[in-house]
Amino acid sequence: MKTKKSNGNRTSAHERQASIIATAASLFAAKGFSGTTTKEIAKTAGVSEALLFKHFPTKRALYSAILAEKAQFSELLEAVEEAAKKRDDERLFTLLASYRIRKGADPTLLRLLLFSALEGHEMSDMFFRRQYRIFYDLLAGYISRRIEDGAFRVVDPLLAARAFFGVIVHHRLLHDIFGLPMHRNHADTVTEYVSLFLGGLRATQSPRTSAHDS
Amino acid sequence: MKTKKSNGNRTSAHERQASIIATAASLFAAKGFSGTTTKEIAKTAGVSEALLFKHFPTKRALYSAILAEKAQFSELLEAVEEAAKKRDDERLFTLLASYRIRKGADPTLLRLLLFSALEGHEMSDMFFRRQYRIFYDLLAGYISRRIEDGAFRVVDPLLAARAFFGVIVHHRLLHDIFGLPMHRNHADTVTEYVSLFLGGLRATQSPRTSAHDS
DNA sequence: TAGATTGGTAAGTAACTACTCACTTACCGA
DNA sequence: TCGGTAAGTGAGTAGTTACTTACCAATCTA
Repeated sequence: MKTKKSNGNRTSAHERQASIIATAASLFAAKGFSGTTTKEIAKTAGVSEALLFKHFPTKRALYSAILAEKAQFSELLEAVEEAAKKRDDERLFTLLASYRIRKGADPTLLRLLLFSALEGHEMSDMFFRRQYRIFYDLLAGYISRRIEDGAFRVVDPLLAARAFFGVIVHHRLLHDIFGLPMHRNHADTVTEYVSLFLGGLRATQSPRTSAHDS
Repeated sequence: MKTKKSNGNRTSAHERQASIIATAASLFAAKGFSGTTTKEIAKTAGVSEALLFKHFPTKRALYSAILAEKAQFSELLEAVEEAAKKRDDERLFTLLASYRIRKGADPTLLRLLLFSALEGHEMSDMFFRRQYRIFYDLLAGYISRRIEDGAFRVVDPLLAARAFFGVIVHHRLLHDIFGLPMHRNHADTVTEYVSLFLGGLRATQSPRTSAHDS
């Protein structure tokens, strides 16, 4: 006799795995690791729980797979390094800011990052390193060079870099996590943040080397 | 005849309630709402689960009680308003920054705030409003006035205020949530952040000597 | 076409979850 | 001293959780 439901369409293991990861990622992002049940993931992905456990031995392994996938960072890095080579301050800061503050930016990434850090997942550190830390270590290096150039005031480069990322991350926090409405559009917001920040960094108009303090 | 374990010490309802709240708060801050079990709370507080449910009808009610308690804000507000009246920029910004970035600052507050926002608790919004929003609405108002004074450049006051809080909140995020070590001590960090930020805000570089630091 | 392999599931299970109930014990005022 | 009340608990319960088992059905391959 014939089966009652199947029409013969079977998905490849690879496709199914990807679909499970995508589904689970959005659920974990919305409700955290312990707030999400495997039953819920399976149902949303349209498969049985048993199949889910055939692809990932434990719920935690599935979570790790998601974090590992999301930790893959993008083409942003080379664009930033390009701008850094040219000493194009505006472009570099705008690039960094508008990568996070833009129209189609994925809100699940920040939620996943925060949940994983708060819940103390072991992959959290790697995720954070790949997604954020790399960029402000890079920015700190750039600021340091620009201070040597005499273009920026003498500040602590690492603190300055963190300060700039703070502005951006906090903006995402307010809008993606706390649900505040946008005050200005994305481009204006970025421009304002960058100009505020560069204003605080730039040396006084007369580009002289500050000799009063080393 | 005597009981085998009790020595007669019974705690008043009020004291017990406070002790349960304190215990539960640190657990919720560490592991989130759904990551914490009532059994665990009871055990850590040294009482039975049954007693816990006599004080709080549901786990969620206990959580709400904690958020409501933590939403009580401090004496900071009047000190800030005092500095605002005097147009003392340095003091106002330093006050705001060093309230969060200081030696004994409570790390559980931010964790609770983030967890409650991420997990979508209904009290989260009130908590956020009382703990944070109030201050940057206040700061935005101050910046707005200082622009009218001609002391600050013409910037979007709300964005500028959020930017400043971004720097501070991000600092706490890095240290309390992501576990990064302190790069400089608290006071130096605050000074650097404030000077960076005021540098970006101030209208004209008046020939002020930087000889007034303590 | 036999048989192995792979995609897929219904129906479990043991442990855990928030929450309850029936009950005991300490304390205090009259 | 005595009874009412408040503090406190052991032992549940119904539902849920992460994970398993035993099995079925497509598809591929020799």
